[in-house]
Order: sequence, then C-alpha cells, then structure tokens
Amino acid sequence: MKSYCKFESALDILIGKWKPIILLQLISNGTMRFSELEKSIPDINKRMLTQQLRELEYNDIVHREAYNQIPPKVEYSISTYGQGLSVVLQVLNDWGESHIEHMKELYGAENAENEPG
Amino acid sequence: MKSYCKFESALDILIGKWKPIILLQLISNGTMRFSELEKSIPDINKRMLTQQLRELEYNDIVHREAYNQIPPKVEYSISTYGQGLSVVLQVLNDWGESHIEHMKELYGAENAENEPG
DNA sequence: CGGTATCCACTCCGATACTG
DNA sequence: CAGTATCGGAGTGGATACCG
Repeated sequence: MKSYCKFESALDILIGKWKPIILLQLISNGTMRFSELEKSIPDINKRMLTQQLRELEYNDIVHREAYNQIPPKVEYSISTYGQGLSVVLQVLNDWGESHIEHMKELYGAENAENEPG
Repeated sequence: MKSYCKFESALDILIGKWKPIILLQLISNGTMRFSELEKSIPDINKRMLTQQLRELEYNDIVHREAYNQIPPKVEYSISTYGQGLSVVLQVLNDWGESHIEHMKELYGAENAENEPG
C-alpha cells in the first residue's frame, strides 16, 4: 500500500471559498482581467477576489500580469505550472459528480450534496 | 474543454482539519477502534475525532460498526464505497508531493509548504 | 470505552469605505 | 480599474467536564 502522506498539501491549495470557481473561470476563459472575474463570479467582493488570487499566485497556480498604465489593467491566467492541476481537478470533478449521485441514492434528491446540520 | 463543475463537492468531503489524517490511518491500518484512532493521532481530542468521523460516515466514506457491550466497542473502517476515494487520494498525493518540491524550488527549503502570512 | 455538553479562541469571510 | 483598510459576524476547532 502506498503512503498517501502528502495529499494534505494538495488540498491546502484548493481550499478557500472562492478558489474552485476562480480556477473554473480561468480554465474555461483563459486570460481574464480582475473586473471580468469580478463580474463573472456573482456575490464575490474585491477583498475576497484579491485574497484568493494572491494565494493561488503564491502557489504558482495563477499568473498575474500587471500593465503599468492608467487606468490600471491586470490580467490573470492559469500559469504553465498550474496547468498540471487540471488532471487533479478532472479526477476530483469526476468523483464529485458520481458522489452527488451516490448521496442522492442514500438520502434522496433534496439537499443531498453536503454535510448534515 | 470539459466542464469541471462538480469538483467542489468532492473537496467538501475532504475538508476538515483532521479528515486527511483520519483517512490515512484507516487506509493504512484497516479497521480501527475509536481509541486506537485517538492514540494514533496526536493532539486530536474526542470531540473532533467524533465530529469528523460522523461527517465521513454521513458521506458514506467511513463505516461505523458498534458492538452492544460493556465496555463499549466501536470499530471504524473505510466503507466499500469509500474505497473508490483511493484513486482520488492517490492523485492528490502525487500532485501534492511534486508541488512541495515545486514550492521549495520557488521559495527555498524552509517553510515552503503553505500560504503566505 | 466511546462518546456529549459547554464554553471559549481564532480564523474565515462579508460589507463597506477609501485610494493611486 | 484594481486594489487596500477596517470592522463585525459566523463558523470551525480546542479544552475541559461529564455521562451511559
């Protein structure tokens, strides 16, 4: 049996309320400006968007390109290194999808995606 | 490009301070009693162990077998359905391992596993 | 032995206001 | 446009005591 001892560090990178949807947007749309991300993600605010992007940038998943001009223009995209995450996200997505089905079988269709109250 | 729209629900199941290490223990050791888990995970307390186990049980990842006897005996193991997670954890583990290396290259060996302050 | 109940600390997140 | 600063509430986790 293999060790599995490092999967916490992978998790850490994906954890954060808005990181999944941010990654989703960047994967689907390629390069996006800050304001485009803001518009494409309803209910997020600037503070959270900035914070989550900074963490993803720190982990070299997202690339930030700032143009020195007025008004400012900053573009975000999945970094070259970050492309490697796509396999992981694909696996998580597939398993997540089937898990939703499994939960429906166990608990019925309503409210079946998450934890108990 | 595929949709990736369900990987949040997979994440939800793995998120929780002690879930990774609990899963690790059960995967490595098979069936374990409550007190064995408690001993094998330094710094966890009963409340947290119970809570995280309940959530994993709710999601049908962990199976709970209670024997009606005094003193009580309760055994936990990865459920049959939960075995399907191993592929996911393997992928996360592999990527996490290489990511730790990547962070070391970027930021040096010390303290390179997680987010910025 | 295998839990609950209670209380407290801390972190995460949201709302809002301000800035270069 | 693309942020930062500040504040407050909710949720998550820790310590401890108690229970069947």
